[in-house]
Amino acid sequence: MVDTKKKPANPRKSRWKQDPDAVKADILRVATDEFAAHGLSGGRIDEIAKKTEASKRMIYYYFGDKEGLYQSVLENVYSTLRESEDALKVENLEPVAALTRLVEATFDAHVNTPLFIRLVMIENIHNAVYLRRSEIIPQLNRSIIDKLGDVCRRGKAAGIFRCDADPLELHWLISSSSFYNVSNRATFSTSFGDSLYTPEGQARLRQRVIDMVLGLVVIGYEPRQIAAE
Amino acid sequence: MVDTKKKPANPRKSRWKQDPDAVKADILRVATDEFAAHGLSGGRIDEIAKKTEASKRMIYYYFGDKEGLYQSVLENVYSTLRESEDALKVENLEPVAALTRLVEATFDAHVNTPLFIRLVMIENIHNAVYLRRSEIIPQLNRSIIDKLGDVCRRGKAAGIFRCDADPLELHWLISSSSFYNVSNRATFSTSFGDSLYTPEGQARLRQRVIDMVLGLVVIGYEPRQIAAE
DNA sequence: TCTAAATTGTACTATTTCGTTAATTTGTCA
DNA sequence: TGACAAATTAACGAAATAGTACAATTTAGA
Repeated sequence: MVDTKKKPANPRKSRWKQDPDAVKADILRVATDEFAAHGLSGGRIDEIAKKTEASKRMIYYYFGDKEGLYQSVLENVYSTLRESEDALKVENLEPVAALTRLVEATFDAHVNTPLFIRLVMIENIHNAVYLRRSEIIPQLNRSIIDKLGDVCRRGKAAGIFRCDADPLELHWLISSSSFYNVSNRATFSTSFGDSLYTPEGQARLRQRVIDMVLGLVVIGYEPRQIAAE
Repeated sequence: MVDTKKKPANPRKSRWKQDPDAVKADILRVATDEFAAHGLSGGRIDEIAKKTEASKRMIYYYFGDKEGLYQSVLENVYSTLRESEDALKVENLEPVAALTRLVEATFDAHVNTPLFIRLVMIENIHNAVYLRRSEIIPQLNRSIIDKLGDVCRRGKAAGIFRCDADPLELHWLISSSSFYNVSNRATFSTSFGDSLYTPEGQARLRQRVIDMVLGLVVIGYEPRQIAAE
């Protein structure tokens, strides 16, 4: 029993300040980890309460119930990703370079946001009911389609892109490889070894995805040769 | 109290035969649905017990515990998929046709086995620990790689495939699109509408995947033109 | 037919886990 | 300053859920 007042071990708990936004943000941060790790049904409110500065009651105070918290987590990570997509500028690159850049950026972004990937996987297990319920999400994600649409337009105008190139299809194709690369790493490695998940393997796959997309869109494109290992 | 002996409502329950395999199979069937729908932590043993012919006691009698049951479900669906892969024969097709057929078959197989897809998603959420723990799985899944390897060898020998075509990479590329198509349908549709999930949209995507793979492998391949909608 | 082994049903327990009740502390404004 | 609303805590309640004890029933084989 020392220093009960002068030097509290935890400032928030012994002599807390009112700071709702910080409390909410802290809960969200911990909850994101928990739900990403164990899913909605596997995630434990008590575990989140233990790891956050705030108490369990505060979770219910601010987020209503477990589902409300999960939905907030989902909206939060989607919003964050949108911002990073918005930050990507390719207007000044010529069409082939711009498309290449978009593929690279998408591939890398997925690798760098494993928590987001896991939450999307989990949300798909739930048939996207929480995503649909959200009001802020629908108009999200437009930005990447707009960028692809602009690049396609310019490429067609320059006579170097096929005229049937479709932005939405392209986004789907690019996303599918980029997403799967992260989402199914565990089972793929277990079944087939991790040769594609070494740094060299990842670099090769990344180049393959670029080649596939360009091969589909750019007239007369020939994939770059990759040295057989 | 009628007909206590002559006409039992349920033959198994009132006058059962010793038929462990049938009981196990029935439990597995119900458990597959339950775990695929709600995941490992979300799946309910009581729910499975309610839907199966057998009693809850039998689940523990045969499978030990919840995790043992989940693992059996996983091994069962993986084995089933392997069998369907083995059944696919492309040795008699020329290389381009054979590769096309493999892509088509993979794409369609994924569409037709949504329960398997969901269980793989769930297993990835669990970092594949149950798949790794399994003894029957590792040597599974070789068959598809062998088939792709054979096609690649023949294509290269005929001088029509690029020499850097790699079976494992190809399988990854083909699987990624095919898997994502099913696994992320819910969130993708929510974000971008379901134009890619109409019958026509699916046919277009399927053709795109074929074109991408052939474009990567076949020397001088030009994608087929798809009429803009 | 008799007996041991296999199989099943009932009822129960211990624990986990979501969510709440009621009281305490803090900030603010009259 | 003091009253009042907002923020926060600790302890508790109720339902759900995995797993079990044990007796009862059925089968298969000597």
